[in-house]
Amino acid sequence: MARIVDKKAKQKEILQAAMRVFARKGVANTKMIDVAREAGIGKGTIYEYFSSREQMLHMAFSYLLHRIKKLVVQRIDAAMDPREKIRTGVLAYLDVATMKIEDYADILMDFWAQSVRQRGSQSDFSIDLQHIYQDYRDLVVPALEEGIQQGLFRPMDPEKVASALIATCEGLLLQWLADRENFDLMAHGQAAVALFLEAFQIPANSQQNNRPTMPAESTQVDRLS
Amino acid sequence: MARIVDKKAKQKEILQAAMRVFARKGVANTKMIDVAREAGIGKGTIYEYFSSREQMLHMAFSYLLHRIKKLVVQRIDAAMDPREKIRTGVLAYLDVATMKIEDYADILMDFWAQSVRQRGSQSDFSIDLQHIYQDYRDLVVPALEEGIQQGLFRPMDPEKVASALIATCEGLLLQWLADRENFDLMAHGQAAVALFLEAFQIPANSQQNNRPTMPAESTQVDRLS
Amino acid sequence: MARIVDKKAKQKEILQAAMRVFARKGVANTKMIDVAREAGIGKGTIYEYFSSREQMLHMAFSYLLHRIKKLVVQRIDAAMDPREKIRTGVLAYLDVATMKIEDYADILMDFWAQSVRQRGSQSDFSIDLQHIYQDYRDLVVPALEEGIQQGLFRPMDPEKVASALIATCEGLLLQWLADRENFDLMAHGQAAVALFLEAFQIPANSQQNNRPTMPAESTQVDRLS
Amino acid sequence: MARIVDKKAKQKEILQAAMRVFARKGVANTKMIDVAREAGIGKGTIYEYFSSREQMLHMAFSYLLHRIKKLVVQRIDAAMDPREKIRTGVLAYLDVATMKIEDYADILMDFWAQSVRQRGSQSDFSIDLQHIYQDYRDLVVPALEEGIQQGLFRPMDPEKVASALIATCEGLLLQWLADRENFDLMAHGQAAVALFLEAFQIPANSQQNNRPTMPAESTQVDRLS
DNA sequence: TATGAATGAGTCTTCATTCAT
DNA sequence: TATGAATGAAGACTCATTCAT
Repeated sequence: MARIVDKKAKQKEILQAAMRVFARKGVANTKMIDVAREAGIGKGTIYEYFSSREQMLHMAFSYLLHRIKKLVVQRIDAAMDPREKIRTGVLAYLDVATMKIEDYADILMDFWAQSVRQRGSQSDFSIDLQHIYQDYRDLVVPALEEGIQQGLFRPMDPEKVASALIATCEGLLLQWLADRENFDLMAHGQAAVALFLEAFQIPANSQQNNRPTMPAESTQVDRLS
Repeated sequence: MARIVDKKAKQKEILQAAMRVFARKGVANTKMIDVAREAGIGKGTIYEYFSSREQMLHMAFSYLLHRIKKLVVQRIDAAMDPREKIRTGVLAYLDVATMKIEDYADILMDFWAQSVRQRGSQSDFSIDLQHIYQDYRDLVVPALEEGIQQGLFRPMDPEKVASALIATCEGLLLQWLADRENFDLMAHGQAAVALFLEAFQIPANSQQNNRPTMPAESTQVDRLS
Repeated sequence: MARIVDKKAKQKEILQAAMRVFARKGVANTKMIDVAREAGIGKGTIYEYFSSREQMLHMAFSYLLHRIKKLVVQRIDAAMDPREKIRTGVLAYLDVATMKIEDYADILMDFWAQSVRQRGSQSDFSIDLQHIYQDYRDLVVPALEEGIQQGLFRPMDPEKVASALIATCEGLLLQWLADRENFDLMAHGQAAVALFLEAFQIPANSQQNNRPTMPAESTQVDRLS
Repeated sequence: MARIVDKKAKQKEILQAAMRVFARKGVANTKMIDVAREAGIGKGTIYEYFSSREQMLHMAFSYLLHRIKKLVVQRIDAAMDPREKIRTGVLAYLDVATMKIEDYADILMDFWAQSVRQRGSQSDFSIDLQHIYQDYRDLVVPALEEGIQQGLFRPMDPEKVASALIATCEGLLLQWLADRENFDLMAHGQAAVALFLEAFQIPANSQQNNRPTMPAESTQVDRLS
C-alpha cells in the first residue's frame, strides 16, 4: 500500500500556502513554483491536487469567500437587536480585511478584477459574483426586515438598502487598500454604520412610542463619529 | 513647441487607442502589439512615447480618472443646492460607468487591481490611489460643509461622511460590474443618495427654521426608493 | 518456477493492455498511467515487470511481430502449391491489418517510426528491423525456390523478389492506413499477387510441358483484377 | 523603415534548418530550440514564421513532398517510352531517399507515422495522405494507360497497378531504412521494376506484331536482376 | 510484491523590449 | 522619427521514474 494521504487536507494546505503567497505578491504575480515552494512541495505536486492554475485560483477564492461569510454570519447571528446585527455585520466584514494573517482584502481585490474580466470568457472557472452578492444581500435583508417589523426602522426597500450597505463596506475596503497606514478602516466603518442607522431611524415627529429600547445608544450615534 | 504639441497629441492618441483595447480585452490581456495595431502605428513607436508598458498603463489610468473627475466636477458645479450637489455628484459618477463608449468601469476595476497588486513593487506603475481618493473627498466635503453651514445637514465629520459616500458609489459600481444585465445601477444610486440625505437631515424636533428650501423634494426622498 | 511463470504471465497481461491502449491512442500518446489503468494495476507496478517505458515498448513490438508472423506462417504452411503459398502469405499478412481487434497496422506504423527514429540512439528500444525483414524474407524465399524448382516460376533472384513482395505488402498497408474507408486493401492485395505471379510465369514460347497443374487458375489470374 | 526581410525566404531557411535537425534527431526528438540554433536564430523568432511547432512540422512535410514530387515528375517527363517512364519514376523516387543531404526518407517516415496517428484528431495540421497517394497514382496511371494503348502492356486496372507499384517503392524504402548499410536500395528497385515490366508484358503466344520495338531490352529484363 | 504520491527536468509558447535600418 | 524583426527570459504544464509504505 502506498502512503495514505488525506487528499482534501493536502489540498487545503496548498490553498493556504497559495493564499500566503497571494498576500505577499498578488495573485497575478504568483507563480506555481512560488506556491510549491511555500507549501514545501514539488512543482508537479500541485497538479496532483488542482487541474490547473486557474482552477486553483478559483478554489482559493471560493475558500476565501466561504471563510469570510462564515465569520460574518457567526457574528450577525450572535447579535439580537436588528441594529446590532447591522452594525456587527458591517464591522465583522471589515474586520476580516484587517486580519493580517492572510491579507484577505488584497486577494479579494485581485479575484474581483479577475472575475469581472473573465465574465463571458470561455473559462470554466469564472467566479459567479452575482451569486456572491445575492448571498451577501440575503444576509442583510432579514435584519432590515426584522427592524422594520419591530418598528425600529422606517419602511424601505430592503434589497436596495442592503445593496447600498454592502457597497459601502466594499468601497471602504477599497479606500483602505489604497492607504492602509492612514485610513482607519474600523473608524470609517463605524461612522458609516451610524449614518445608515440614522437614516433608518423613524423621524421623531412621526414616532410614537415604539422606540423604547436603546435610546441612549441611538443618541450616541447621533453624533456622526 | 510644435514638436512638443505633436508629441503630446500622439501620446493621447495612443492612450485612447489603448483604452479602446482595454475595454475590449481587459488591461491584463492587452499586449503592446494590440495597442499599436489599434493606434495604427508600429510596435516600436509606442516606446517613443512611453518608456514602458507600465508607464503607459499609468498614464492611461490617470487619463481615465481625469476624464471622470472632469465630468463629475462639471455636474456638481452646475448644481446650486448642497443636496443637489451630493445627488448630482453621485449620479454623475455612476453615469460615467454606464457610458457604453469606453467601458470605463471595467478598465477602472482592472487598474484598481493592478494598483493594489503592485503596491510596494518597484514598478513604474504605482498609482497613487491615496491622492485619488483625497481628490474625491475634496469634491464632496465642500458640499457637505456648505450644507451644514446652511443648516440643511446636521453636524457631522465631513471627511468621514465623504468617504462613506464615495465608498457607496464604488461599491455599487462593483455590484453592477458583477451583474450588468439585472442590476439597475442608477436606481440603486438614487436610493443610496436618498438614504444618505435622509441621514444628513436634521431631526424634526431639533429642527428650527433653517430648512426653508425644497421641502417638497425632501419629502419626496423620504420614501426610500 | 511458479514465480517465474506468474511473472511472465503478468508481463504478458500488461503488454496486452498496453497494446489495447496503443490501438486507441497511438504509441506516442500512450502514458504509463494509461497502461497501468488499462491493466488494472498501479503505475509503479509496471516497473516491476519492465525496466522502462522504452523496454516495454520494445517488448510490445516484439510480441506484436511474433503474433503476426505466427499467423502468417500458419497459413503459408497450410498451402501446398508455391503459388498458393505466395498468394496466401500476402493475403494473410494484409488480413492481420484488417483485423479490427487490435488495430495492428496503426501500432506497427508507430513502432516503425520509432525504430527508424531511434536508430543509433542509446535507447533500450532499438528494434532490430533488419532481422525482422530477414525473417520475412526467409518465409517467402522457400516458396519461391520451390516454385522455380518445380518449373512453375522462371529463374529469379529469390531474395530480391521476396523483398519486393514484402515491400508491396507493406506499401499497400500504408496506403490503406492513409484511407481506410475507401482503399480496399484485400482487393489491392489480390491484384498485386496476380501481378507478381504473372511476372513469375514462364513465357509461353519458352514453356515446355512443365506447367500441368492449375491451368484454369492461372488463366483466371491473367486478367489483372 | 525596419529591416526588409523576405518572409517567404526566411521561412524556407528555417524549414531547411528544421529538416536538417529532423534528419539528425528524428522529428519527434527535435525541439524548437534545436531548430532555432540550427537556423542561427532565437527561439522566439521561429514563432514569427510559424504559428506553432505543429504547423512548422506540417509545412516541412509539405515542402518535402513537394520537392520529391517535383524531382520525380521531372524525370518521368523526360522519358519517352512508357516502360522507361515507369522505370525512371520508380528509380527517381528511390533516389531521392538516397540523397544524403537531408535524409528525406527518415523524415518522411516520421511524418507518415504522425499523419496516420493524427487522423481523426482535432489538429488542423494532419496531413492529407489520401491526396498524396492520389497524386502519386495520377503520376503513374497515365504511363500505364499509354503503354496499354501502344500495345506495349497487357490490359490491366491501371489504378490498382499504380497502387501496387507505389506500394513497392515505399516498402523498399522501409527496408532500406531498416538496414541502410547492407540493403542496396537501387538494385532492389531495379529488380522490382523489371518484375513489374515483366508482368505488364503481353504473353508471347497472344502477341501479334505489336512489339517491334526494344526486343533486346525486354530480353535483357527477363533475367530478373 | 504492489502502490501511487511526489518529483523536477524538460518543452512549448508568449511578449515586452531592443535596435538596425 | 518610425518600424517591425529579433530576442530570450519566464512560466504553465507534462510525465517517466522513484521510493516510502
